[in-house]
Amino acid sequence: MITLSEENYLKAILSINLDTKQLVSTNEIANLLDTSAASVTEMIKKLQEKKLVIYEKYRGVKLSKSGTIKAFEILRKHRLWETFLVNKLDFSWSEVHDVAEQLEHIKSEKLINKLDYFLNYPKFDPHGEPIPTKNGIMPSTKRISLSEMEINSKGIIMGVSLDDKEFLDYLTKLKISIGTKVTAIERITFDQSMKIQINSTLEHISEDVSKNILIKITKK
Amino acid sequence: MITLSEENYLKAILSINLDTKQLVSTNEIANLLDTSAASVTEMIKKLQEKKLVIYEKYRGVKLSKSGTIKAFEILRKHRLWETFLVNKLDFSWSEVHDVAEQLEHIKSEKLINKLDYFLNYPKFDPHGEPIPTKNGIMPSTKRISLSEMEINSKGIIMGVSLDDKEFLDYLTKLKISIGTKVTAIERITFDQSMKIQINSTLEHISEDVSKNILIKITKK
DNA sequence: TGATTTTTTTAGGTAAGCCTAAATATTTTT
DNA sequence: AAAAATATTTAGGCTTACCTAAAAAAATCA
Repeated sequence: MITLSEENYLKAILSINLDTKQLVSTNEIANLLDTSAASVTEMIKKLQEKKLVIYEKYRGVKLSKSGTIKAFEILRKHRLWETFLVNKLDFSWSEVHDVAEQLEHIKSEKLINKLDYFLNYPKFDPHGEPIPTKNGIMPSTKRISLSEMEINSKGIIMGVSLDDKEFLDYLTKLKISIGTKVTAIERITFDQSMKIQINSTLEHISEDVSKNILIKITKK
Repeated sequence: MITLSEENYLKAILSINLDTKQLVSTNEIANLLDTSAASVTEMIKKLQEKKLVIYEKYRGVKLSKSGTIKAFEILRKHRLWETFLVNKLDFSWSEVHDVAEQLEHIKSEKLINKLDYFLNYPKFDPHGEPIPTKNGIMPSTKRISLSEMEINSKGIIMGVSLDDKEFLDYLTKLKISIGTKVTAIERITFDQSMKIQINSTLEHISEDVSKNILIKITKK
């Protein structure tokens, strides 16, 4: 049996690894989980005994085969629950994270598969992140950020790359959500801010914002 | 903050109390939670310090005002989640208990209220048990068991009073579920078994079964 | 009522997951 | 390459929630 804490460590290692592809350091995990480095060392040893990670003292840690499977399972659950909260219960993007963080630890394979079916096998969560399949396969996407759009091209909002409440609330205010169509109207070279068209209204957004919105180009 | 274990104790005390209306004994709790009497004593002391229960050494324990509120909250969550699992995810009666047992500990008031709305404010769970409202009020019902029906009277299945997998599976086989209409055809005085009509088919059920099916009379 | 049985509490221990402080290894700087 | 800085591990403690065995209280029986 795998404990709640162990699951959180596996998830942390996966999420750092997805970015860096390197061995994950003790401190990185400690920072992410807001715990002490000593606790991390201790837990990693336990995970090593359970063959969930491969660990070299002072060098770092990575997920084993079985650890990777487990971690993707948790990520799958997290993203499916987020989808449920937003699509079915009408939560906003910025509210779902803490709740999904709890729901992802519910143990029932049947539950998560039935939830998947109920949600109609979604491929992406409300933040636009891909949802791993039952077999642990992560759908890949070639998404670009809105800041990279060419002027006059059209796209569809696929997600965000920043998980910040203020940011997400701002997007809600701009009526930007998954599936929204967007057209790049003008780029101000001075500060790289952009004029974009959302539905029929014109908005002006800073580069800080456009950089963190992910889109799929639909027309060049 | 209240821990998962503490919640389970409160729930146990409530469920024993609902039946007996008396002080709850250490052993009763220990049996229900499948733990030692010593552990129960220890935990009860902790709950007493938190003012969640009223406890007299060697005499027994009961819920305080705030403990009762808390316990009803957990019961509400449990029954709403069960309803979700059966009505939305298509779980069968006999499968939901363990999963709901986990889900009931998810901490988010917003979540449970939105779930309540999503389920259209159900008054009863799939077992026919009343779901406490947001304000901790428990809707009461005057339900009788099928075994008490008069011959030729009609009723509607409202729930069951036994949470046993074999029993529930048997009911599924008989096509007996919440809302099913039933007519009492004949009672065999020798063993108190009954002939009943479900939809248009005739079934013969033992007293063990009829005793544990709850109905509401619709026609005398 | 007094003895026996049952229930409850107390005492002392364990494992998980956290902590701080100290020791050791590694990396960076000069 | 040695010194300084940083990262990691070890050592020793703490809390929660469990356990068993023993002691104490309450209930039951004769």
